[in-house]
Amino acid sequence: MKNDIAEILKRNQLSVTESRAKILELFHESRSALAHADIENKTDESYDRVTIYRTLQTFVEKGIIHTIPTADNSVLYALCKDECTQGKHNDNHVHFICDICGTTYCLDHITVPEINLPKGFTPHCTDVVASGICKNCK
Amino acid sequence: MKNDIAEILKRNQLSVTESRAKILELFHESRSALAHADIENKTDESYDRVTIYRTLQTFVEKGIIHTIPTADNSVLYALCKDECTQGKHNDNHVHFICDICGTTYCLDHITVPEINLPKGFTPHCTDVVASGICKNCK
DNA sequence: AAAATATTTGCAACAAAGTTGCATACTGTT
DNA sequence: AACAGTATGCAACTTTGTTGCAAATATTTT
Repeated sequence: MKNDIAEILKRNQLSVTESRAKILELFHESRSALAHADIENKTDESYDRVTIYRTLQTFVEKGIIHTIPTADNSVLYALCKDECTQGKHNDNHVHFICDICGTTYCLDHITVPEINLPKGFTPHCTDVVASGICKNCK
Repeated sequence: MKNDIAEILKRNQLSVTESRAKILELFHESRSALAHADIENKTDESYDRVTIYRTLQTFVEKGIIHTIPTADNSVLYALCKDECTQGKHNDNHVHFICDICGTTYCLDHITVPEINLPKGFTPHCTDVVASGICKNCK
């Protein structure tokens, strides 16, 4: 597992550092999306805030993780599907935010239906954010 | 028009003040969603930041405007459809963010298709955020 | 129409979130 | 093992959002 993580970093031309490996591992362990604060907590604040910001930014640029739109201000991150590469995100998928526990799920396997946009609008990426009650809270 | 604005405020049990009327007018004039900063600019900074924050919050609570989820941190607001009332938003509609000019459109008349969620997930509200090229930038 | 009451505004101070420059520490390479 | 290149942590700063309170404005009552 440790090796897998290092592999992913190398494949993306990133040097393998403790913080990057640890943060990437967190995403692989977690079934739900993570916020900056979650990462600070789950790493016992061993890394500087700035390092976490920069790591997340790097991962997004490399197509390893993506941001999830949320109605409240907060920024969430989740692993990308394999097809994402640097500069090209293919994250047309469905996100589900639980109103009760707040957990955000990235439902990769659910496909986003075709949306009929008005004339003149050309979509490039479509995100669906559903909220309600998740399987653990019902 | 001025009267219309005052009417809307009164209908929502809000006292009619200059800042509220002006901000609500801005939303009615604008075909696209507005951020806090847009409002500061369009009002020539005549109102305190705090007043704008509180006004937006009040409008959201009353069901006059709603927030739009965006992948980058920013918070956007747009007018609600008539069916929204205090505490109950019916904003299951499609938002479109232009990658070029950044304008965010609220496509009220486009309906959100049914999404097949996994077993155990009960949706309560579904937002679609499409991004791409808008009619003015193509 | 003026006084009384209730609400809103703006200021100041604060808290949280995110960014930048730079010296130090670490990683990968020769 | 030494070197070059990159990442990290610190400090300082900016931006964004919040709270308490006195002054100002809106609404209600007389």
